[in-house]
Amino acid sequence: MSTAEETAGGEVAPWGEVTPDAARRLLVAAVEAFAERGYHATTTRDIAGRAGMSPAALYIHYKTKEELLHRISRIGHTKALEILRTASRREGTAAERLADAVSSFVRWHAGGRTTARVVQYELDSLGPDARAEIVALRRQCDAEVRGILEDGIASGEFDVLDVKGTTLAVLSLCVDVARWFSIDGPWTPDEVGALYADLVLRMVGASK
Amino acid sequence: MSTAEETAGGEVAPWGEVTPDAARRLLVAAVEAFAERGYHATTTRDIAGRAGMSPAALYIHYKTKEELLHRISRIGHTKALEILRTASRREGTAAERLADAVSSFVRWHAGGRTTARVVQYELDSLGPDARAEIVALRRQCDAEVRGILEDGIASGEFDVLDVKGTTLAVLSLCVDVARWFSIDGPWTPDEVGALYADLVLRMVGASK
DNA sequence: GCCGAAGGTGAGCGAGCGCTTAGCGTGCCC
DNA sequence: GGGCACGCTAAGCGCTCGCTCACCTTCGGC
Repeated sequence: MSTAEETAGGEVAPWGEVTPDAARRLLVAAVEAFAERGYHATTTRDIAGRAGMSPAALYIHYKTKEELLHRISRIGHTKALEILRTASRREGTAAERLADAVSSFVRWHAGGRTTARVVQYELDSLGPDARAEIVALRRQCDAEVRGILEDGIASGEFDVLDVKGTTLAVLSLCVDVARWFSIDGPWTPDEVGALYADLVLRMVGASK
Repeated sequence: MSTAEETAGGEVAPWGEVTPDAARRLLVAAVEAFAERGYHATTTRDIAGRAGMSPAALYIHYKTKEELLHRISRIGHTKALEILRTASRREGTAAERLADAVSSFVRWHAGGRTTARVVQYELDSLGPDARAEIVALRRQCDAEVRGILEDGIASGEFDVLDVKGTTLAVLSLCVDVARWFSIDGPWTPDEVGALYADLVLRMVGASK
Protein backbone atom coordinates (compact mmCIF):
# COMPACT_ATOMS: atom_id res chain seq x y z
CA MET A 1 0.00 0.00 0.00
CA SER A 2 1.19 3.49 -0.81
CA THR A 3 1.55 6.24 1.77
CA ALA A 4 -0.14 8.67 -0.61
CA GLU A 5 -3.78 8.68 -1.58
CA GLU A 6 -5.99 10.68 -3.89
CA THR A 7 -8.71 13.09 -2.81
CA ALA A 8 -11.81 13.83 -4.85
CA GLY A 9 -10.05 16.73 -6.61
CA GLY A 10 -7.26 14.53 -7.94
CA GLU A 11 -4.70 15.86 -5.50
CA VAL A 12 -1.92 13.92 -3.89
CA ALA A 13 -2.27 13.92 -0.11
CA PRO A 14 0.59 12.25 1.74
CA TRP A 15 -1.16 11.81 5.06
CA GLY A 16 -0.01 8.21 5.51
CA GLU A 17 2.00 9.22 8.54
CA VAL A 18 -1.15 10.17 10.44
CA THR A 19 -2.58 7.31 12.48
CA PRO A 20 -4.93 5.84 13.47
CA ASP A 21 -7.28 5.77 10.52
CA ALA A 22 -10.00 7.84 12.20
CA ALA A 23 -7.51 10.59 13.08
CA ARG A 24 -6.33 10.70 9.44
CA ARG A 25 -9.88 10.90 8.10
CA LEU A 26 -10.61 13.81 10.42
CA LEU A 27 -7.41 15.57 9.38
CA VAL A 28 -8.11 15.16 5.67
CA ALA A 29 -11.65 16.43 6.23
CA ALA A 30 -10.25 19.44 8.09
CA VAL A 31 -7.83 20.26 5.26
CA GLU A 32 -10.66 20.29 2.74
CA ALA A 33 -12.95 22.36 4.95
CA PHE A 34 -10.25 24.89 5.90
CA ALA A 35 -9.23 25.29 2.25
CA GLU A 36 -12.82 25.84 1.12
CA ARG A 37 -14.09 28.19 3.77
CA GLY A 38 -11.13 29.26 5.89
CA TYR A 39 -10.26 28.18 9.42
CA HIS A 40 -12.61 30.51 11.29
CA ALA A 41 -15.59 29.83 9.03
CA THR A 42 -15.20 26.07 9.42
CA THR A 43 -17.11 24.38 12.25
CA THR A 44 -16.06 21.29 14.12
CA ARG A 45 -19.44 19.82 13.16
CA ASP A 46 -18.54 20.30 9.49
CA ILE A 47 -15.17 18.57 9.88
CA ALA A 48 -16.65 15.63 11.78
CA GLY A 49 -19.51 15.36 9.27
CA ARG A 50 -17.12 15.16 6.30
CA ALA A 51 -15.25 12.38 8.09
CA GLY A 52 -18.54 10.54 8.70
CA MET A 53 -18.40 10.92 12.46
CA SER A 54 -20.22 12.72 15.23
CA PRO A 55 -18.94 16.14 16.43
CA ALA A 56 -17.68 14.65 19.70
CA ALA A 57 -15.42 12.12 17.93
CA LEU A 58 -13.06 14.92 16.92
CA TYR A 59 -12.08 15.50 20.54
CA ILE A 60 -10.96 11.91 21.05
CA HIS A 61 -8.12 12.44 18.58
CA TYR A 62 -7.44 16.18 18.89
CA LYS A 63 -7.55 18.44 21.90
CA THR A 64 -8.91 21.47 20.02
CA LYS A 65 -9.77 22.64 16.52
CA GLU A 66 -6.55 24.64 16.55
CA GLU A 67 -4.50 21.49 17.14
CA LEU A 68 -5.83 20.17 13.84
CA LEU A 69 -4.61 23.29 12.03
CA HIS A 70 -1.27 23.07 13.80
CA ARG A 71 -0.73 19.45 12.75
CA ILE A 72 -1.72 20.20 9.18
CA SER A 73 0.55 23.21 9.08
CA ARG A 74 3.55 21.38 10.49
CA ILE A 75 3.24 18.40 8.18
CA GLY A 76 2.75 20.70 5.18
CA HIS A 77 5.67 22.96 5.94
CA THR A 78 7.92 19.98 6.64
CA LYS A 79 7.01 18.57 3.24
CA ALA A 80 7.62 21.92 1.54
CA LEU A 81 11.02 22.25 3.20
CA GLU A 82 11.91 18.70 2.17
CA ILE A 83 11.10 19.52 -1.46
CA LEU A 84 13.33 22.60 -1.44
CA ARG A 85 16.15 20.76 0.36
CA THR A 86 16.11 17.88 -2.10
CA ALA A 87 16.43 20.26 -5.03
CA SER A 88 18.99 22.44 -3.29
CA ARG A 89 21.32 19.56 -2.41
CA ARG A 90 21.27 17.59 -5.62
CA GLU A 91 24.19 17.74 -8.00
CA GLY A 92 24.30 20.24 -10.81
CA THR A 93 24.81 23.90 -11.55
CA ALA A 94 23.07 26.54 -9.46
CA ALA A 95 20.76 27.23 -12.40
CA GLU A 96 19.75 23.58 -12.62
CA ARG A 97 19.17 23.37 -8.88
CA LEU A 98 17.15 26.62 -8.86
CA ALA A 99 15.00 25.45 -11.77
CA ASP A 100 14.47 22.13 -10.00
CA ALA A 101 13.55 23.82 -6.72
CA VAL A 102 11.08 26.22 -8.33
CA SER A 103 9.41 23.68 -10.58
CA SER A 104 8.97 21.05 -7.87
CA PHE A 105 7.87 23.64 -5.30
CA VAL A 106 5.32 25.05 -7.74
CA ARG A 107 4.12 21.56 -8.69
CA TRP A 108 3.46 20.90 -5.01
CA HIS A 109 1.54 24.15 -4.59
CA ALA A 110 -0.52 23.56 -7.73
CA GLY A 111 -1.12 19.81 -7.35
CA GLY A 112 -1.78 19.97 -3.65
CA ARG A 113 -3.44 23.38 -3.73
CA THR A 114 -6.00 22.37 -1.08
CA THR A 115 -3.30 21.57 1.44
CA ALA A 116 -1.05 24.40 0.29
CA ARG A 117 -3.81 26.96 0.69
CA VAL A 118 -4.30 25.98 4.32
CA VAL A 119 -0.58 25.76 4.99
CA GLN A 120 0.27 29.12 3.43
CA TYR A 121 -2.75 31.26 4.23
CA GLU A 122 -4.12 30.14 7.60
CA LEU A 123 -0.90 30.73 9.53
CA ASP A 124 -2.32 33.74 11.37
CA SER A 125 -5.07 31.61 12.90
CA LEU A 126 -2.52 29.73 15.00
CA GLY A 127 -1.69 30.78 18.53
CA PRO A 128 1.70 32.40 19.30
CA ASP A 129 3.60 29.20 20.19
CA ALA A 130 2.40 27.17 17.24
CA ARG A 131 2.96 30.10 14.89
CA ALA A 132 6.53 30.55 16.11
CA GLU A 133 7.28 26.90 15.34
CA ILE A 134 5.91 27.21 11.80
CA VAL A 135 7.67 30.51 11.18
CA ALA A 136 10.96 28.78 12.02
CA LEU A 137 10.25 26.18 9.31
CA ARG A 138 9.54 29.00 6.86
CA ARG A 139 12.87 30.62 7.60
CA GLN A 140 14.57 27.35 6.72
CA CYS A 141 12.75 27.35 3.38
CA ASP A 142 13.98 30.86 2.80
CA ALA A 143 17.55 29.81 3.65
CA GLU A 144 17.50 26.97 1.11
CA VAL A 145 16.53 29.27 -1.75
CA ARG A 146 18.92 31.99 -0.68
CA GLY A 147 21.68 29.39 -0.57
CA ILE A 148 21.13 28.45 -4.21
CA LEU A 149 21.12 32.11 -5.23
CA GLU A 150 24.38 32.75 -3.38
CA ASP A 151 25.98 29.73 -5.01
CA GLY A 152 24.94 30.99 -8.42
CA ILE A 153 26.25 34.48 -7.73
CA ALA A 154 29.57 33.10 -6.48
CA SER A 155 29.97 30.96 -9.58
CA GLY A 156 29.04 33.84 -11.87
CA GLU A 157 25.93 32.08 -13.18
CA PHE A 158 23.50 34.60 -11.67
CA ASP A 159 23.31 38.37 -11.78
CA VAL A 160 21.30 39.49 -8.75
CA LEU A 161 21.13 42.99 -7.25
CA ASP A 162 19.31 42.22 -3.98
CA VAL A 163 19.72 38.65 -2.75
CA LYS A 164 17.32 38.94 0.16
CA GLY A 165 14.63 40.66 -1.90
CA THR A 166 14.99 38.27 -4.82
CA THR A 167 14.75 35.26 -2.49
CA LEU A 168 11.56 36.66 -1.06
CA ALA A 169 10.16 37.36 -4.52
CA VAL A 170 10.92 33.83 -5.75
CA LEU A 171 9.21 32.20 -2.79
CA SER A 172 6.34 34.67 -2.94
CA LEU A 173 5.75 33.88 -6.60
CA CYS A 174 5.69 30.13 -5.92
CA VAL A 175 3.50 30.32 -2.83
CA ASP A 176 0.89 32.49 -4.51
CA VAL A 177 0.27 29.69 -7.01
CA ALA A 178 -1.86 28.05 -4.33
CA ARG A 179 -4.16 31.09 -4.33
CA TRP A 180 -5.00 31.23 -8.03
CA PHE A 181 -4.32 27.76 -9.42
CA SER A 182 -7.35 25.78 -10.51
CA ILE A 183 -7.41 22.27 -11.95
CA ASP A 184 -10.08 23.51 -14.39
CA GLY A 185 -7.72 26.21 -15.70
CA PRO A 186 -5.63 26.00 -18.88
CA TRP A 187 -2.49 24.58 -17.24
CA THR A 188 -1.37 21.38 -15.53
CA PRO A 189 0.83 21.65 -12.43
CA ASP A 190 3.78 20.47 -14.57
CA GLU A 191 3.24 23.27 -17.08
CA VAL A 192 3.07 25.96 -14.40
CA GLY A 193 6.20 24.50 -12.82
CA ALA A 194 8.10 24.71 -16.11
CA LEU A 195 6.82 28.22 -16.86
CA TYR A 196 7.77 29.49 -13.42
CA ALA A 197 11.23 27.87 -13.51
CA ASP A 198 11.88 29.78 -16.74
CA LEU A 199 10.58 33.06 -15.27
CA VAL A 200 12.73 32.69 -12.15
CA LEU A 201 15.88 31.92 -14.15
CA ARG A 202 15.23 35.14 -16.06
CA MET A 203 14.79 37.01 -12.77
CA VAL A 204 18.26 35.97 -11.63
CA GLY A 205 19.85 36.70 -15.02
CA ALA A 206 20.54 33.05 -15.85
CA SER A 207 18.34 32.55 -18.91
CA LYS A 208 19.96 31.12 -21.97
CA MET B 1 -9.00 69.33 3.15
CA SER B 2 -7.51 66.33 1.41
CA THR B 3 -9.50 63.27 0.41
CA ALA B 4 -6.78 61.03 1.84
CA GLU B 5 -5.96 60.55 5.48
CA GLU B 6 -3.41 58.66 7.50
CA THR B 7 -4.14 55.67 9.71
CA ALA B 8 -2.12 54.76 12.79
CA GLY B 9 0.23 52.56 10.70
CA GLY B 10 1.22 55.40 8.39
CA GLU B 11 -0.82 54.12 5.49
CA VAL B 12 -2.65 56.21 2.95
CA ALA B 13 -6.38 55.49 3.05
CA PRO B 14 -8.40 57.30 0.39
CA TRP B 15 -11.80 56.85 1.96
CA GLY B 16 -12.84 60.47 1.42
CA GLU B 17 -15.56 59.32 -0.97
CA VAL B 18 -17.39 57.52 1.84
CA THR B 19 -19.99 59.69 3.57
CA PRO B 20 -21.36 60.52 6.07
CA ASP B 21 -18.56 60.68 8.59
CA ALA B 22 -19.92 57.90 10.82
CA ALA B 23 -20.16 55.52 7.87
CA ARG B 24 -16.54 56.25 6.94
CA ARG B 25 -15.31 55.68 10.48
CA LEU B 26 -17.09 52.32 10.54
CA LEU B 27 -15.61 51.36 7.19
CA VAL B 28 -12.07 52.29 8.22
CA ALA B 29 -12.53 50.33 11.46
CA ALA B 30 -13.74 47.33 9.45
CA VAL B 31 -10.71 47.46 7.13
CA GLU B 32 -8.34 47.36 10.09
CA ALA B 33 -10.23 44.58 11.84
CA PHE B 34 -10.59 42.43 8.69
CA ALA B 35 -6.88 42.86 7.89
CA GLU B 36 -5.81 41.89 11.41
CA ARG B 37 -8.05 38.93 12.06
CA GLY B 38 -9.81 38.04 8.83
CA TYR B 39 -13.43 38.62 7.90
CA HIS B 40 -14.94 35.64 9.69
CA ALA B 41 -12.96 36.16 12.90
CA THR B 42 -14.05 39.80 13.12
CA THR B 43 -17.20 40.60 15.07
CA THR B 44 -19.57 43.47 14.43
CA ARG B 45 -19.03 44.45 18.07
CA ASP B 46 -15.30 44.81 17.37
CA ILE B 47 -15.88 47.00 14.31
CA ALA B 48 -18.35 49.25 16.11
CA GLY B 49 -16.07 49.45 19.14
CA ARG B 50 -13.07 50.58 17.04
CA ALA B 51 -15.28 53.29 15.53
CA GLY B 52 -16.35 54.39 19.01
CA MET B 53 -19.98 53.40 18.56
CA SER B 54 -22.43 50.83 19.86
CA PRO B 55 -22.91 47.54 17.95
CA ALA B 56 -26.33 48.63 16.74
CA ALA B 57 -24.99 51.77 15.06
CA LEU B 58 -23.37 49.66 12.35
CA TYR B 59 -26.78 48.66 11.02
CA ILE B 60 -27.89 52.25 10.50
CA HIS B 61 -25.27 52.65 7.76
CA TYR B 62 -24.84 49.11 6.46
CA LYS B 63 -27.38 46.38 5.96
CA THR B 64 -25.05 43.53 6.94
CA LYS B 65 -21.43 42.84 7.84
CA GLU B 66 -20.96 41.48 4.32
CA GLU B 67 -22.03 44.80 2.80
CA LEU B 68 -19.07 46.40 4.57
CA LEU B 69 -16.68 43.92 2.97
CA HIS B 70 -18.33 44.40 -0.39
CA ARG B 71 -17.93 48.20 -0.26
CA ILE B 72 -14.31 47.91 0.85
CA SER B 73 -13.57 45.41 -1.88
CA ARG B 74 -15.17 47.47 -4.63
CA ILE B 75 -13.45 50.70 -3.66
CA GLY B 76 -10.10 48.92 -3.35
CA HIS B 77 -10.32 47.10 -6.65
CA THR B 78 -11.43 50.27 -8.41
CA LYS B 79 -8.38 52.06 -7.04
CA ALA B 80 -6.08 49.19 -8.08
CA LEU B 81 -7.51 49.21 -11.59
CA GLU B 82 -7.09 52.98 -11.82
CA ILE B 83 -3.41 52.65 -10.88
CA LEU B 84 -2.78 50.06 -13.60
CA ARG B 85 -4.75 52.02 -16.19
CA THR B 86 -2.86 55.23 -15.49
CA ALA B 87 0.48 53.46 -15.99
CA SER B 88 -0.74 51.53 -19.01
CA ARG B 89 -2.01 54.57 -20.88
CA ARG B 90 0.80 57.02 -20.30
CA GLU B 91 3.29 57.78 -23.01
CA GLY B 92 6.51 55.85 -23.33
CA THR B 93 7.91 52.49 -24.35
CA ALA B 94 6.27 49.28 -23.23
CA ALA B 95 9.18 48.70 -20.85
CA GLU B 96 8.69 52.11 -19.24
CA ARG B 97 4.96 51.58 -18.91
CA LEU B 98 5.42 48.08 -17.46
CA ALA B 99 7.98 49.33 -14.94
CA ASP B 100 5.63 52.15 -14.00
CA ALA B 101 2.66 49.80 -13.62
CA VAL B 102 4.56 47.30 -11.47
CA SER B 103 6.26 49.85 -9.23
CA SER B 104 3.10 51.87 -8.57
CA PHE B 105 0.98 48.73 -8.11
CA VAL B 106 3.53 47.33 -5.65
CA ARG B 107 3.77 50.65 -3.82
CA TRP B 108 0.01 50.57 -3.33
CA HIS B 109 0.09 47.00 -2.00
CA ALA B 110 2.98 47.75 0.35
CA GLY B 111 1.93 51.22 1.52
CA GLY B 112 -1.72 50.31 1.86
CA ARG B 113 -1.11 46.74 2.96
CA THR B 114 -4.01 46.84 5.44
CA THR B 115 -6.52 47.65 2.73
CA ALA B 116 -4.77 45.49 0.14
CA ARG B 117 -4.82 42.46 2.40
CA VAL B 118 -8.57 42.70 2.77
CA VAL B 119 -9.13 43.44 -0.89
CA GLN B 120 -6.94 40.61 -2.16
CA TYR B 121 -7.47 37.85 0.38
CA GLU B 122 -11.04 38.13 1.68
CA LEU B 123 -12.70 37.81 -1.72
CA ASP B 124 -14.03 34.33 -0.97
CA SER B 125 -16.03 35.63 1.98
CA LEU B 126 -18.34 37.54 -0.38
CA GLY B 127 -21.59 36.06 -1.65
CA PRO B 128 -21.89 34.97 -5.31
CA ASP B 129 -23.27 38.25 -6.70
CA ALA B 130 -20.79 40.52 -4.96
CA ARG B 131 -17.93 38.19 -5.83
CA ALA B 132 -18.90 38.19 -9.51
CA GLU B 133 -18.77 41.98 -9.58
CA ILE B 134 -15.29 42.03 -8.02
CA VAL B 135 -14.00 39.25 -10.27
CA ALA B 136 -15.01 41.38 -13.26
CA LEU B 137 -12.84 44.22 -11.95
CA ARG B 138 -9.95 41.78 -11.55
CA ARG B 139 -10.25 40.68 -15.14
CA GLN B 140 -9.89 44.30 -16.21
CA CYS B 141 -6.68 44.55 -14.16
CA ASP B 142 -5.43 41.45 -15.93
CA ALA B 143 -6.29 42.97 -19.33
CA GLU B 144 -4.31 46.14 -18.61
CA VAL B 145 -1.13 44.20 -17.83
CA ARG B 146 -1.59 41.81 -20.73
CA GLY B 147 -2.04 44.81 -23.01
CA ILE B 148 1.35 46.22 -22.05
CA LEU B 149 3.01 42.84 -22.57
CA GLU B 150 1.45 42.48 -26.02
CA ASP B 151 2.58 45.98 -26.98
CA GLY B 152 6.13 45.13 -25.92
CA ILE B 153 6.12 41.87 -27.84
CA ALA B 154 4.77 43.57 -30.96
CA SER B 155 7.47 46.25 -30.77
CA GLY B 156 10.20 43.67 -30.15
CA GLU B 157 11.04 45.03 -26.71
CA PHE B 158 9.89 41.91 -24.87
CA ASP B 159 10.65 38.23 -25.28
CA VAL B 160 7.77 36.28 -23.71
CA LEU B 161 6.91 32.61 -24.22
CA ASP B 162 3.49 32.49 -22.55
CA VAL B 163 1.66 35.85 -22.44
CA LYS B 164 -1.25 34.64 -20.35
CA GLY B 165 0.95 32.85 -17.84
CA THR B 166 3.42 35.71 -17.58
CA THR B 167 0.59 38.21 -17.02
CA LEU B 168 -0.70 36.05 -14.20
CA ALA B 169 2.76 35.70 -12.69
CA VAL B 170 3.38 39.46 -12.76
CA LEU B 171 0.09 40.23 -11.03
CA SER B 172 0.55 37.36 -8.59
CA LEU B 173 3.99 38.64 -7.62
CA CYS B 174 2.66 42.16 -7.00
CA VAL B 175 -0.44 41.08 -5.10
CA ASP B 176 1.47 38.79 -2.77
CA VAL B 177 3.40 41.82 -1.51
CA ALA B 178 0.39 42.61 0.66
CA ARG B 179 0.82 39.24 2.41
CA TRP B 180 4.46 39.57 3.49
CA PHE B 181 5.24 43.30 3.50
CA SER B 182 5.81 44.88 6.89
CA ILE B 183 6.60 48.51 7.63
CA ASP B 184 9.09 47.23 10.22
CA GLY B 185 10.98 45.24 7.58
CA PRO B 186 14.14 46.32 5.78
CA TRP B 187 12.41 48.00 2.81
CA THR B 188 10.25 51.01 2.09
CA PRO B 189 7.34 50.63 -0.34
CA ASP B 190 9.35 52.63 -2.89
CA GLU B 191 12.30 50.24 -2.64
CA VAL B 192 10.14 47.16 -3.11
CA GLY B 193 8.46 48.87 -6.07
CA ALA B 194 11.83 49.54 -7.72
CA LEU B 195 13.13 46.03 -7.00
CA TYR B 196 10.00 44.40 -8.39
CA ALA B 197 9.97 46.59 -11.51
CA ASP B 198 13.50 45.36 -12.23
CA LEU B 199 12.59 41.72 -11.60
CA VAL B 200 9.55 41.94 -13.88
CA LEU B 201 11.51 43.57 -16.71
CA ARG B 202 13.93 40.65 -16.47
CA MET B 203 11.00 38.21 -16.58
CA VAL B 204 9.85 39.65 -19.92
CA GLY B 205 13.39 39.77 -21.34
CA ALA B 206 13.61 43.56 -21.36
CA SER B 207 16.43 44.18 -18.88
CA LYS B 208 19.29 46.31 -20.07
C1' DG C 1 -42.20 76.06 21.09
C1' DC C 2 -43.73 72.14 18.83
C1' DC C 3 -42.68 68.36 15.35
C1' DG C 4 -40.74 64.98 12.61
C1' DA C 5 -36.63 63.13 10.61
C1' DA C 6 -31.99 61.48 11.30
C1' DG C 7 -28.74 59.17 13.96
C1' DG C 8 -27.80 57.10 18.01
C1' DT C 9 -28.22 53.61 22.41
C1' DG C 10 -29.15 49.40 25.75
C1' DA C 11 -31.08 45.28 26.03
C1' DG C 12 -31.75 41.12 24.18
C1' DC C 13 -33.45 37.35 20.64
C1' DG C 14 -32.64 33.06 18.20
C1' DA C 15 -29.08 30.52 16.39
C1' DG C 16 -24.94 28.26 16.17
C1' DC C 17 -20.42 27.92 18.11
C1' DG C 18 -16.39 24.97 20.54
C1' DC C 19 -16.29 21.70 23.63
C1' DT C 20 -17.87 18.23 27.60
C1' DT C 21 -20.01 14.42 29.71
C1' DA C 22 -22.63 10.18 30.60
C1' DG C 23 -23.24 6.12 28.69
C1' DC C 24 -23.24 2.46 24.89
C1' DG C 25 -21.29 -1.27 21.89
C1' DT C 26 -17.46 -4.07 20.66
C1' DG C 27 -13.37 -6.91 20.78
C1' DC C 28 -9.46 -8.72 23.58
C1' DC C 29 -7.37 -10.98 27.69
C1' DC C 30 -7.55 -14.32 31.04
C1' DG D 1 -17.65 -15.78 29.48
C1' DG D 2 -16.89 -11.86 32.65
C1' DG D 3 -14.45 -7.54 32.96
C1' DC D 4 -12.62 -3.78 30.97
C1' DA D 5 -10.28 -0.55 27.97
C1' DC D 6 -11.29 1.85 23.84
C1' DG D 7 -13.76 4.38 20.21
C1' DC D 8 -17.68 6.48 19.58
C1' DT D 9 -22.45 8.84 20.10
C1' DA D 10 -26.56 11.70 21.89
C1' DA D 11 -27.47 15.33 24.42
C1' DG D 12 -26.52 19.54 25.90
C1' DC D 13 -23.76 23.45 28.51
C1' DG D 14 -22.16 28.10 28.50
C1' DC D 15 -21.13 31.46 25.46
C1' DT D 16 -20.92 34.66 21.69
C1' DC D 17 -22.43 35.62 17.28
C1' DG D 18 -25.14 38.72 13.66
C1' DC D 19 -28.76 41.32 13.98
C1' DT D 20 -33.33 43.72 15.83
C1' DC D 21 -36.25 46.66 18.41
C1' DA D 22 -38.10 50.03 21.54
C1' DC D 23 -36.74 54.14 22.89
C1' DC D 24 -33.90 58.47 23.40
C1' DT D 25 -31.58 62.66 21.89
C1' DT D 26 -30.53 66.54 18.76
C1' DC D 27 -31.77 69.93 15.51
C1' DG D 28 -33.70 72.62 11.46
C1' DG D 29 -38.28 74.49 9.73
C1' DC D 30 -42.20 77.10 10.71
